[in-house]
Amino acid sequence: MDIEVPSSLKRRKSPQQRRASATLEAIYEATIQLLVKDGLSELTTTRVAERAGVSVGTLYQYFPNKQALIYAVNEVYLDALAEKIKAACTARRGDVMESMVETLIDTYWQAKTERADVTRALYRSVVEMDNEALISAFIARTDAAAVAMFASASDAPSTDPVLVTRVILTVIFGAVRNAFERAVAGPIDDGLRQQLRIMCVAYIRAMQLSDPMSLAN
Amino acid sequence: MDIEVPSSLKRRKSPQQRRASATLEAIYEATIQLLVKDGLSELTTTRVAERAGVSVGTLYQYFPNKQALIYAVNEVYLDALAEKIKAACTARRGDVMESMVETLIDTYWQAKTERADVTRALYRSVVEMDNEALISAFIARTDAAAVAMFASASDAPSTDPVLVTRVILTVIFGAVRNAFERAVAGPIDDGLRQQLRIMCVAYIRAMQLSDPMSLAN
DNA sequence: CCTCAAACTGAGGATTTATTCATATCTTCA
DNA sequence: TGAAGATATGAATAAATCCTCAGTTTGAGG
Repeated sequence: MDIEVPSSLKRRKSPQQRRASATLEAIYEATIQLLVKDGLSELTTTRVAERAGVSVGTLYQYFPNKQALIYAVNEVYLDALAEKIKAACTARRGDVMESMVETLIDTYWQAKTERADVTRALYRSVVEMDNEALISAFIARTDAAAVAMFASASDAPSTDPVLVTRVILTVIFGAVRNAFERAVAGPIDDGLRQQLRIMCVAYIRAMQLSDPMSLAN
Repeated sequence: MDIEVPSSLKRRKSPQQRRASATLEAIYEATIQLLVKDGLSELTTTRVAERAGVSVGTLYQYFPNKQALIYAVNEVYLDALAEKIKAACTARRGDVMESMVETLIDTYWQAKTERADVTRALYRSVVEMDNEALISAFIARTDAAAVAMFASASDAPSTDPVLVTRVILTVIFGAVRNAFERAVAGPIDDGLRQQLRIMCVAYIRAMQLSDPMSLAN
C-alpha cells in the first residue's frame, strides 16, 4: 500500500537559516502563480526563479530537477488538505452518520473551491508525473481518518465500514473533480453540493436499512 | 455552452485515398501505444511517426502541431464513448429509473475498464491541453442523451430532470475517474461498481419520495 | 499509357530549456 | 572579529525536439 517517493523527486536540502525558508516559500508561491497563469507546459525553472526573485541556481539547490519542484508543491497542498479533512473527521467523532457525510462533503468542497484557480492548476499539474506515492499517501490518510470517524458513529451500519468509507470518499472526491471539469473556467455549481449531500445520505440510509442489526430497533 | 475548437488544433486535411486513411489510422494507433508506454512527456512527433511506419513530414501533413495530434486522439476516443452512452440511453427509453441508472453505470464502467491502460493514458494526456471544446462537447452530448432517457421514465420524478441527470453523470464519471486514481496501476475495484449502483438508486428513490406527485400512488 | 494531384520523405534549421559550477555573498557563533 | 558553513549567483553547456520544405513516389481518371 505504501509507495515510496522516487529518489529523483526528493528535495535536495532543507533550509536552515531564515532567509532560506523565505526563498523556498517564494519559490513555491511563484510556481503556483505560474501554473495558474500559464499551465505546466509553459513553466520553466528560469521563469520560476525569476518570479520568485532568486536565481535559477538557487532553485537547484533545493530541488534536483523541475519534476521535484512540481512534486513538492503538490505535496504541500495535499498534506494541508489531508490535515483539514482529518481535523474535520476528528471533530465529528461519535456523531450521527448523516452529519458526518455532510461535514465531509462541505469540508472538501470548501477546500477545493475557495481557490478554484489553484485547484484547477494543481489538478492539471499532478497528472504528468510519477505521483503514485503522493496520491496513495493522501488516500491512506483520508481513508483512515474517515473510517475512524464512521466507525464511531452512534448509528453506524454493520456493513463493512472500510468499503462504505471508500465508496463515499471516491464519490465525493470524484464528483468534485468532475464538477471542476464541467465548469470550464467559471465558478463551481453549488447545486451539486446539495445533491451530493442528499445522495450520500440516501446511500447511508440504504446501508442502514439493509443492515440486519437495524431490525432490532 | 458551445466552445469552438482552437484553430491551432484543427486537423490540416482529411485523407482522400485509401492509403492516406491507413496512414492516419497508424498514426493514431502509434500515438496511443506510446502514450500508454511512456506517457505524454516522452511523446515526440518523430517517435510517433517512426512507430507508425511513416515519416515525420507525413504526420505534419495531417496535424499542424503536436497538440493537435493529442487532441485528435482524444476526440476520436470521446466521440466513440459518447456514442456508446447515447446508444445505451436510447435502448432504455421508457424503462424504469432504476434500470436506467444501472445501465448508465455499467455502460460507462465497461467502456472505461475494458482497456484500462488506454483509459489511464488518455486521462493523463487530455489534461495539459486546450481541451475545453472537447470536454464541453462530450458533456453536452451525454447530458442530452441521459436527460432524454430519464424524462421518458415511467416513474420519472417531477424534480428538475436536468439537475438530477447532471448530478448522476457527475457522480458516475467522477467516481470512475477517482477509482482509476486509487488503483495506481492495478485493476479497478469492481466492488465500487455495485455500491455506485446502490447509491444512485437510493438517490433516485429519495427524489421520488420527496416528489409531491408520488403521493398520488 | 500519361498526367496531375495526392501522399510521402527525412535531413537539418531554429529555438527552447534543464541543469551545472566556479565564484561571490551572507550568517552564525566561538 | 574572523573563520566556516550556508546560501545565492547567472553565464555557459549540452541536449532535445518541433516543424519545414524541396524534392520524390504513388495512385486515379481519362
